[in-house]
Amino acid sequence: MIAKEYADHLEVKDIRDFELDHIFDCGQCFRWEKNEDGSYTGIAFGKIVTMKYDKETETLKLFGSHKSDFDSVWYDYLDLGRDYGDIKKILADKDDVMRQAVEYGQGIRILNQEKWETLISFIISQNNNIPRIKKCINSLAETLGTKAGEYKGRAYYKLPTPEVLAEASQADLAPCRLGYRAKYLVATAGRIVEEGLESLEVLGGEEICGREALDALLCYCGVGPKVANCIALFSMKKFDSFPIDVWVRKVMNQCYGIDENDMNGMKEYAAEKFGEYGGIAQQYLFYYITHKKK
DNA sequence: GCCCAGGAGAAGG
DNA sequence: CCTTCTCATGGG
Repeated sequence: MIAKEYADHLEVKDIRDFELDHIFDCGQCFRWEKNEDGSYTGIAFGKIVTMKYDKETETLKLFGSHKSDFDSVWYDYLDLGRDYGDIKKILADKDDVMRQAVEYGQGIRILNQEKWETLISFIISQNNNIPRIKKCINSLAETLGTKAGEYKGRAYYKLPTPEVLAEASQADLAPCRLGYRAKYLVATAGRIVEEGLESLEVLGGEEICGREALDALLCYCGVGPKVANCIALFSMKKFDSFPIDVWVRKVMNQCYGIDENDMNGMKEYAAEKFGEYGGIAQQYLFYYITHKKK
């Protein structure tokens, strides 16, 4: 897959099973905003970019980015090397619920996000709603992070490093309105400073199985089963992860008849039925239950 | 004004 | 092991 370089943008052709609305609005990321023309602007790995996808020509355009950024960051970030058509076929054949969910969120891709960002983002996400999670994260970046650059007159900020966050006082964090989660962040940042960011990086390796990654993640303050599964899925390529939040509980109850309080039952059902693609199935279900009109 | 949100930690059984 | 309570904030 090759990105062609034009005067003011890049173009990548032959991209299928792809829809920016599905990718950026399925609850896996919090730092992308939709523009009036349907494009999205955001920041990841310290790079600001605007993406626009045209379904007719199966072409993705990237503005404000260099070809080297596509090769080193965006190709992997968007998981462009994976054939979601194959995975969707496998999942859709499981039952009519999945068939509908896959059709509904046909353009979903599991992003390969930064581990540190995903760790703190999902600590913030607990018992919180998505619009407010976005506000908290942006506020954290603007308050304690560093400026990455500007795009169309707007400034974009990187999230604070573990070192900065570990040294932050509660007064420093007060403007971010994180609530009781603020102390979880500082505690986890402190541990990351002790261990080094490599302690997170190694968990993304292929030789580390999903269960191992979860066990390691559960040791961080503010990281429980649901948050650990999100981090493993959205930043470590552990596609057998199956995050269970209130929405997944709803859809598993309504569509598969599992008791709303039986988390173990849901986990086992997903492992048995969706196996290595449990996390991807979960994202189709999440998008379906949170977007379909009643 | 009220219910709830991509829950986790702590305490108690 | 499992259940219940508490936590801070504001979106809808």
